[in-house]
Formats: sequence, structure tokens, C-alpha cells
Amino acid sequence: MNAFNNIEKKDLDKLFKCLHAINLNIKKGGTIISNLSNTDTICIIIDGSASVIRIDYNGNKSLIDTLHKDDIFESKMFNLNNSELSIIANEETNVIIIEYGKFINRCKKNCPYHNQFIDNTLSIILNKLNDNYERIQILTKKTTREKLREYFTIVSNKRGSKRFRIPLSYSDLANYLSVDRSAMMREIKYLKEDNLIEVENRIITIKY
Amino acid sequence: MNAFNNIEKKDLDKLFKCLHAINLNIKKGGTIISNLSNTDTICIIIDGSASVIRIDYNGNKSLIDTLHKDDIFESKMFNLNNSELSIIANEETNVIIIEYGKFINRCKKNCPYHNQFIDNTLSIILNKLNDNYERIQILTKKTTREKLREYFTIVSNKRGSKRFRIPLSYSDLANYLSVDRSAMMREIKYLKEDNLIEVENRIITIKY
DNA sequence: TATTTGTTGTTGCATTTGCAACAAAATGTT
DNA sequence: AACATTTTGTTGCAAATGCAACAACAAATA
Repeated sequence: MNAFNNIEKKDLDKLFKCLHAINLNIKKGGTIISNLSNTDTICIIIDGSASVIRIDYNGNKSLIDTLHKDDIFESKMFNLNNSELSIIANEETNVIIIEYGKFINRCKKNCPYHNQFIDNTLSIILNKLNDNYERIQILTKKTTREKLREYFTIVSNKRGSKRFRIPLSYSDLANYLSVDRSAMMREIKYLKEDNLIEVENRIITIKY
Repeated sequence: MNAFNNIEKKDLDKLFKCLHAINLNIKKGGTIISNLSNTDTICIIIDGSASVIRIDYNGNKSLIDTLHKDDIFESKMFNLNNSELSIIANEETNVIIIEYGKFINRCKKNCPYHNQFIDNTLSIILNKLNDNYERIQILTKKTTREKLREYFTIVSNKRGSKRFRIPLSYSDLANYLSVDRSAMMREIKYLKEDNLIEVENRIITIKY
């Protein structure tokens, strides 16, 4: 799913004009958006990827989210009072920037493609919500073992197979689960020893 | 914010007809929605509150979310493959149920209040996303102490005061932070001893 | 190809945490 | 007012976890 699904190419140009959409090409390490306090904007990732980083009052940076192709960012999503937000490109990234007011106020012509665009956006955001609930579901598990098993069953269910490749490096997985990497590796070893999973590189097989 | 903001009363009736909206009154403990696998519906809480409960393949129940007045629930938010979902009223609760298809497909008249309704819904959902990111921000902290401090600063910033009343019982707070309640109480004691906070019942004062 | 950078695998140890269990307060219900 | 239920406060102890530190490997880059 992508924000411009079911919109014909000829309508896309009209839509972009109507929205006053801005195309940006940002090189690796470049800032896509910073200091969001006053601007209410939508940012659609056309290709590439970016990190949403929070800088708190002490200057501590923390990674809030990672945006990929077709992802949508909207200021209200990260209304982190009292702290700054930056979006930094992880690689060469193309984005479209739209002012929220332009996005939400349809023009007088009431173009059907504008409605379609909003519906697509809503759908993508609902998906994002689902991703968040999934992560919360995992993070609220108390032990590393439970977190791993919850994560593995979610991936397994999505792929429809007890054998699957995890889409993250083990370092990134530890971050996602918010556990110490070495403790996680230890726990994966125990899961193998208890014959609950099989592991070949990043391919996991659930044995229950 | 509520899904029917900025819609005049006379238009509301038309909107409800157009949406084929269904009003339901559910008594405490009653089921609002169950077994969501096949229906794609929106549920708006008019008043009361409800629990979103997940039942996994083993029959284990877990609380996914709590819905309050003006909250919106949409099936896609909780697309928990392979597990069932139930929404149970925590008290006498009034809800409006709308089919997603009716919600998203505006009628030919292209009524402005229908657009307004969709915009409101989007705004509420963006808020919900923000709540989730906040919780993830807390849950990814490693220690109970860090979780508490993160939670306290978020509440403090929202209220604009270093002195505030937490809106949850300590039992519920432990659940929200996903830590053992007794361990949390112990940590709160240590925070007091270290002179980082003051506690009177549920009123917290941050001292830094 | 050489060199740097990032990922994986492993272990000992101190700390944090969950769990169990109990008593006292507070709150809700008949 | 009497009772049941929920919330709060506390502690000992075992288990889980983070941290530090290091080696082997793979991957990216010059």
C-alpha cells in the first residue's frame, strides 16, 4: 500500500499542484525535517529510508522510529512535548512534503483523487498503528524468552510458515525488543537447547 | 477532540443515515465486538469505557488497550493474525458502529460533513499513534527507574507542572509500565530516598 | 587488496527484577 | 455497620538481565 494507490498518473500531477507538494532529494546523513514544533507537515517517503530521532532537554538522542519506502510521517504522531525531533536520511532518500492544512482542506472542486489520497493515507496510518500495537504486545512481555517467542510467532504468522527469515540483524532485533544483545543471544541459545526453535543464520524454525 | 466535532446537529442525522450507523448500549461486562476476523468495522465510544482483549491460540487472554469516551476503534488497528479479539464494556457504554466501507466511500452528494467526519477520525487516530509512541518510548527503557522517570516527565510536560496527580492507580501504572508492582513500589521508595521525587498519595512532585 | 567498520558468539559477575507471601488501608457493596 | 474486594506497602530470595570485555567473522570502503 502506498499513498498514491488507485490514482491515475494524469491526476497525480493535478493532485501535487493542489497540495503544493514539494519533492526533496536528501543525501545520506542529511536532515529531512528538524525542529517540528511549529510546522504541521506530512512527509511521504518515496524511496530510501530515514530515522526519526528525539533530542530531549539534556541533548540525549534516542531513535523513535525508522521510516521506509511508502511510509508516512505526520507531526502529530510524535507530539513529544518539550523535546525536539529530527528526521535524518539513512541513505539517499526522496520524499514529498505536504502542509497538513493543504492535505486536509480539499479544494472546491472536491476532486475524487484527493479523497482517494486521504483514504490511502488513513489506511497506511492504521497499519502503522497495528505495527505499534504489535511492538507494545512484545515489549510488555517480561522476559527476553517471552519477547523472542512473541516476536517469532508474529513473524511466523505473517509469513504463514514456521520457517522464516528474520528481516533484521540480531543487533537490530535486540534493539527492537529492547533487550541487551548478549543476553538475547544467550536466550536464543537456550531456546535451541530446549528444542523450541532451530536457527541457521537468520532463518528461524519454530518447532512447536 | 471527538469524531463529530464541527458538524452541525442537523447534519449529524443525515451523516448517520448515510453511514448506516448503529447505536448500541452495552451493559457492564457485555461484549461490544467479538471475533473480528471477517468484519471491518469502526466503533466510536460515545460514553463509558471498554477493554480490547486478545485471545491467543492457547486461550490466553491479554489486555491490548482500553477505550475511553471519544475513542475510536478500527479492526485494522489490531490485525493480530491467528488470534481473536474481543471488546468488552467496563461499565455501561454507548457506542456507534459503522462499516468501514460506508465510512470510506462518500456518497455521490459528496457531503462536506462526511469529509469533516473523516478528517476528525484521522486526527483522533494520529493522536492515538502519539500515545503509542509515548508508551513505546517508556517501555524501551531498560530499568524500572528509567521507566518511571520517563513516565513522570511525560505527564509533567503534559500538565505543564512539576507537581501533578497521576491518572492511574499504582497497580494500573505497574501494568502500563509492564513491571512488577512490588518492584515498582520499591523503586518509587528509592526515588524518594534519592530525593528525586516527592510522593503524597498519587500526587508526584519532580524535584529536578 | 588492505583497512576499517559492523555483526555475531561467548562468558563472568553484579545488579535488577519478578515472584510469593503477607498485613494494613482504602474502597465498594450488601 | 458489616462484609468483601481492591489497592498499597513491605520483604526475602531466586532467577533473569544488563554490562563489560574479548575474539572471530563478515561486510563495506578506500
